Amino acid sequence: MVDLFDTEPDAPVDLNGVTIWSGWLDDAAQSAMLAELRDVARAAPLRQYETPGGQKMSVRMTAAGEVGWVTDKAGYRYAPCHADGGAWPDIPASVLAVWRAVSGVDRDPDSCLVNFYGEGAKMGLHQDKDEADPRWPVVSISLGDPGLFRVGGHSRKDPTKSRWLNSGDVAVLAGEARLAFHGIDRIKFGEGEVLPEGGRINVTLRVAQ
DNA sequence: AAGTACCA
DNA sequence: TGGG
Repeated sequence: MVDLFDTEPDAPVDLNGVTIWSGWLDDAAQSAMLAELRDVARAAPLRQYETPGGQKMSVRMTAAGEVGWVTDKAGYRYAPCHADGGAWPDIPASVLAVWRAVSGVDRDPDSCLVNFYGEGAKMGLHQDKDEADPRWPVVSISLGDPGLFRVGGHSRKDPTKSRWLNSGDVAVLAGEARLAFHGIDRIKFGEGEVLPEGGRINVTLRVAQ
């Protein structure tokens, strides 16, 4: 019999091989994570990077862990220090806990990217392929306003599928989908309830080195 | 090269 | 709004 008041987590959804857990984090877990992410941004301020082609990205980024992803005219890379010259802060415990629960591997990540999407921010279709060994999964956590996530295949021209990611959702890029092209087409600025000022935060965990 | 645009 |  179906229990309409069942409180079990939702079953995961598959989007072109990416596993999406809707509502993985409850309100309390999201608040606790946000508090830790604010500390990360205090230690390593959010900044807008430039693509190798010289165009400014709309998303503001920072990172935690041994290395953080950066880009400028010299290219995409993982760097051991942030723009102010200091080491990146530690990966927050609440974020590590999500990795341990969903990654399916017994090695911890060495990099945690924190991306902030303000009004109008988006991220074009791309592959995460700057890591030394792409066989390790990537785990993505969404907080704040909804974001329209699009996933394709290994070629930029492969067909894509889209789905709205909401605050508390967790996505895992593993196996065949680890190198899938993906991006965020738009956000619903101000629609979320977790960030009072509006905007979307995406946290991604990787084994980069 | 993680950019912008546009279409129905 | 959803798509590509």
